[in-house]
Amino acid sequence: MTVVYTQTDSGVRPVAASEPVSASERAYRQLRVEILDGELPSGTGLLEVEQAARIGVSRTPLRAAIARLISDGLVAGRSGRGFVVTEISVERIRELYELRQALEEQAARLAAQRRDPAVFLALREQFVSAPELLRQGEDGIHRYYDLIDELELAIDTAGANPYLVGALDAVRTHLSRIRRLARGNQTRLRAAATEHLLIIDAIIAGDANLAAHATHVHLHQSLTSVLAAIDEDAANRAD
Amino acid sequence: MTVVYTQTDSGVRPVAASEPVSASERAYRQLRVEILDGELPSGTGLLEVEQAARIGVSRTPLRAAIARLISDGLVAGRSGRGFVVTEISVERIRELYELRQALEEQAARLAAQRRDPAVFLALREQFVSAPELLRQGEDGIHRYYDLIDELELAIDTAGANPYLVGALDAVRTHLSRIRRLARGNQTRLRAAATEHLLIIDAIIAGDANLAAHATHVHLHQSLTSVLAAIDEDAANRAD
DNA sequence: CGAGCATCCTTTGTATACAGAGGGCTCAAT
DNA sequence: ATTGAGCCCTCTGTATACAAAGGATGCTCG
Repeated sequence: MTVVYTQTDSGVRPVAASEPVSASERAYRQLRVEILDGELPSGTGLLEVEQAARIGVSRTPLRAAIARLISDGLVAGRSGRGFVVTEISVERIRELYELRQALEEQAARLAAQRRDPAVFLALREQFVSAPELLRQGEDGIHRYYDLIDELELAIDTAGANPYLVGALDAVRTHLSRIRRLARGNQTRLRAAATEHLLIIDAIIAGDANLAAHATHVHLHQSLTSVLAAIDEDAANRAD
Repeated sequence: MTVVYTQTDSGVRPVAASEPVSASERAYRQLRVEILDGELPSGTGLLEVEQAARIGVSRTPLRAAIARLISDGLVAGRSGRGFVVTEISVERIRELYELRQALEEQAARLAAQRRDPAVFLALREQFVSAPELLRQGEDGIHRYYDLIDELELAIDTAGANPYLVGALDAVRTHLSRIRRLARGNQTRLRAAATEHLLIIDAIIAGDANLAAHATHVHLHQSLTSVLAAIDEDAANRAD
């Protein structure tokens, strides 16, 4: 089944933004989100014709989308048997964090050297009141994650290094695949807020080494928490 | 970032050709080499039809090649006016080295922790005799660069982190575009050999911190040398 | 003479038809 | 019953035809 040619695809998605994005872009975004959200779990086989029909584009833009996903490391090619969503094992998570350590520490260093204090002072206030946010249920947790995104954006912007930001984006893409597991652990989130405050203070103070070390500690704790969540998850599945 | 697995690559493939590679792969490799070697300088405009005709493939595989080059950061898309080979300014080089610092230091750390001493002891011997190599003219210099590649490969292998290796590969891709400038500076190469020896010794000793610091120093010197070479080059052009 | 607009042309974006490679399945022989 | 070979069928790789978008140019009107 094909949708023939889509004229001004008006209103299929809820928020959608109504921008006239290209078919390949649409396919890329949809597949990416589906992989990241776990709707297409690790190991899922992708067939060009099948996916093209499902998304409603022809094979050409779909191929472009797959190519980008391969560059992202989210999909791998098989010989003559289509493509697969890449696996993400515990070992891979450890490796990912080794890379993340290097990148985030450098980003924190650069941010401490080049930051606009006003930006981080404003962020500081928000993180101080983060524990209150966490008492507001699911919605508060969502807003807390948004806050973390803002911090990361502020650090990236202050660092002003496109190459570093690009590498970090790649890492964060993979992280978001596993973040669902540890999501919503109140105790951990409260501790994380404290650690983030430490990082912010170091950046405000312009203390690059402290910012790097605080980041190191934070990521160590984060990894520990993630691994524990996975163990717990595995134990629950075994029951 | 790419890679992940695919370790069938046995050997460095000296000539490699005559494999039945796909048209898109051919187009990608050719364009990549041409950009890296400077045959297609920064700012060169690329037109699909034109390049497809030149390389001898149709537009479809060429588009795939361009897409990969965009992922690599070697090419950028223009709105309705084709594609361009990306510019590589002094500022970009500084930024690239900031990322490289983070990655190579981490790689050195991991290598020191996980290395097989025998591999690095063998490399050590070769680097001890590197100064002799440099007296043998252009051919010796070429073998010296191969030696550096071997060291990088050994460090990557010891680190055993595909994500980190992938990020480093991306950085090295961009570096090779500017390496031509500083190539063949005997004084610098001799100093670099000493710095490499220090890194190797730290890895053999299993001293992660020393390996990281030695790498930091080495890259600092390397950047200084590269920037000086560029200044000199610019001065020569101005004459 | 200048500015705004319409048109054309160039170049990318998309669809589809065709070719080739690779694996799985079946059938037969031992 | 098991194993081997050969065929078939599926799926990707490639080529080409068509559509649409964006910019440059020239024309006209003020």
